[in-house]
Amino acid sequence: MFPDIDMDRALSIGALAKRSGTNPPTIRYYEEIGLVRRAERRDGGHRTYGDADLKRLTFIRRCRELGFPIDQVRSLVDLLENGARSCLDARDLARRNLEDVQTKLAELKVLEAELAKLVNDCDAACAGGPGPDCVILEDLTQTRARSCCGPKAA
Amino acid sequence: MFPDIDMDRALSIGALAKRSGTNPPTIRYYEEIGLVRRAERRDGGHRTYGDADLKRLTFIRRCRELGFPIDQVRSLVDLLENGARSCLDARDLARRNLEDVQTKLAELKVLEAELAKLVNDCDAACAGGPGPDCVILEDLTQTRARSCCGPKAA
DNA sequence: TGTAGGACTTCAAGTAACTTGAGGTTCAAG
DNA sequence: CTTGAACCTCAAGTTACTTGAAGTCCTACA
Repeated sequence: MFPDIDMDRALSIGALAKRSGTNPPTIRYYEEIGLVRRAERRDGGHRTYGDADLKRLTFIRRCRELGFPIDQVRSLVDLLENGARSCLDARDLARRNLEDVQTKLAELKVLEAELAKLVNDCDAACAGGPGPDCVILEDLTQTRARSCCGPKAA
Repeated sequence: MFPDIDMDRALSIGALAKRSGTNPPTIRYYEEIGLVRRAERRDGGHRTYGDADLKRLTFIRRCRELGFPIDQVRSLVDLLENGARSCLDARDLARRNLEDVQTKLAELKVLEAELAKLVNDCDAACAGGPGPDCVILEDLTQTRARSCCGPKAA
């Protein structure tokens, strides 16, 4: 599945990045802000990582993709590490995030409709002429849309 | 409709902000980056605005809400100002943005499903116990989900 | 074994798009 | 004329990284 990648420990930062779906600078950044532990080093100073690090970083990246801000990811990592708190904490975190995502979805749907209308109106009414009166521009000033792009002119 | 607001010129920055749906610092910021023209000042140094500014700022805010980055808004403002370029430019800009929004929508829908599943799984399987094996945490490391939160414990 | 060049190192600054804070001035109402 | 809200400027903070400079290390190939 990953033929080019060494399956056991001692991953370089580049290999870890590739396998976890991040970038080397991002990993260094996460180390700097304490989101991942300080990596062990080789003699030359290069960072080395093992499978546990890969798992952790994958977890973090997935959380980020799901829209959790770093602070919440920190809590989740914490939960994962010490396992001392209730599983319900994690569920509630996910639930709150789900609500956020649903809100964002609703907003985006409105935007989609508005943009689609804009494009559509212009397609219907414009003929490519110069556009001080273009519906798109006029619509966006929230005054009522008038004719688009003046009289048709190929 | 806006009983507390003076309908003609000489709006203060606060009044302009309120009517355009922005904040005073944001307006100053826009002035600083050259997105809006430098405001005229009263003797005391306070900025004053007129209806043209309100229209322009409303336009900008709407563009921002529609997800256009500042640079694109700048182009659109430009179009609005000199009206020299084709209306089709505006439409294409809107169209590209629409595509972005649709992509984002699709991604968010996937996220929504994933989060909903997470929450649901945990509701179904968790009993609130301490959670090193919680599905949420395990799912996110992309290993297969196992039992949630160990044996049920109130 | 030498070497070329790709990957790594650190540190600093840049990015987007504002927001927040400090410290001081001006305006409008009573 | 006073008081307090709103304004002013300038600087720094925010989020989550990315990019750049200048230098070191590692590995594969000849």
